[in-house]
Amino acid sequence: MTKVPFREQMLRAREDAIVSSVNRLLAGKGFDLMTVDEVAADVGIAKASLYKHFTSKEELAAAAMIRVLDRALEFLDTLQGDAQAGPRAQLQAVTRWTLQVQLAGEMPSLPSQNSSLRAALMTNKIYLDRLMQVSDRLGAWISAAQAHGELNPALPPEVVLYTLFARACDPVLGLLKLAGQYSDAQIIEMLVSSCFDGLSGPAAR
Amino acid sequence: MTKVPFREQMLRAREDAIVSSVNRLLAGKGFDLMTVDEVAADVGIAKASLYKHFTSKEELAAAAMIRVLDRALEFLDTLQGDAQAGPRAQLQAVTRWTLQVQLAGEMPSLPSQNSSLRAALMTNKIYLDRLMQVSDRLGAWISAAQAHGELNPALPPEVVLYTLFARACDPVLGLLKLAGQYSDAQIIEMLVSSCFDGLSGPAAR
DNA sequence: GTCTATAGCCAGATAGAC
DNA sequence: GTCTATCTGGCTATAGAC
Repeated sequence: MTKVPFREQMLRAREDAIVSSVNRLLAGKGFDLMTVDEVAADVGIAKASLYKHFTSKEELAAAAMIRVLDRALEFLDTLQGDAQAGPRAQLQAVTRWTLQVQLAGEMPSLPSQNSSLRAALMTNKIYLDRLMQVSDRLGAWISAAQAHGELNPALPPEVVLYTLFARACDPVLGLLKLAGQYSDAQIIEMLVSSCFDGLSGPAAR
Repeated sequence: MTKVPFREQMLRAREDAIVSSVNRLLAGKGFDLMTVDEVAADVGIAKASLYKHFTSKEELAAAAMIRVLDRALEFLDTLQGDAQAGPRAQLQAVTRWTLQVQLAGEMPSLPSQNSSLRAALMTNKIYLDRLMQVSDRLGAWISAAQAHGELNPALPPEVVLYTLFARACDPVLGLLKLAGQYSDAQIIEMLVSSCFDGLSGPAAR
């Protein structure tokens, strides 16, 4: 049992508060539009203090991305438990989880296009490690699901993996939320359905 | 027959060149990362000259968005012709077209999140008019396809429409292109398949 | 480690000559 | 309408006192 000094606990707590703010702002406006001043104001500390914890805006964002991946890994662990549900059901559960995170305004948007963030992330070992872990575990389920005929074997596993990542930031969710006609649960089920069964739907055609 | 002065022809041609550059840059790096200086350099004129044609960066981007919508409308017209293909096939053809435009690096990314661009577009009558025209025509096909049982009737037409718009900017395409393992045609068919038939695939399950 | 104040830079927009 | 040169504001990052 390691004794953690009180000072360090406070440090961790503050850094956690910072990452939470970054995460929310990143989800709301994206990396480019988020300013370090906003983060500082949101946390309630001075901007210079932020730079004592994180050396750049990119590193700040990377910390948020890493935390999301860590939480995803935690969730994957809970799913590992009930293995009686097939791999397809597990993949759908992950998809539901990512959509819930997005609905909660806590899913930072992927650095889809050219961005200083993307370059920084590609040199961040911790981020790359977490990303690989998530990919590997999803990849195993994808292969299993295809072997069981639960997923289209004609699609390369890579394509399925990328698609699941992309759906975690699907702008359709934001549009439906904005329309205001559906409950959160309805939105999630419609998106999961359209992702796995397509726009054509599950019935024979 | 209206006589168009030579001067005006040159004006139009230059504005068209500007919009083309904006369109490409917008597709490549998005609104926030695109700079007016880049646009000017790409077109080969001074920045101040740009502002004689367009009064702001937002208006510049809006012109590019409008042109894409206009080209979409043209394409919809050509599809209207062969009506023997059902509405589902027509929707798939539109999807293929948007993916081809994206592959060509000419599909400006949607102003998904909060952005000064989004606010500007929402007050741009021409943009809104074109957007509504496209939506109406796709909406008619969607309803028809659902009535024929070619699309899942459980999904509100709105959801289908938003999904098709979102797929036009799907980051999965960029990732697959980056991987470099598949031909353009293969990428398009895989994406159309996963969009309409889902990750589960068209077979019974 | 926290703050205030500021350096340094870059991008959007404009002035004014031609 | 085109150009060069410049203004203006906002942003990242840092200096330096406490």
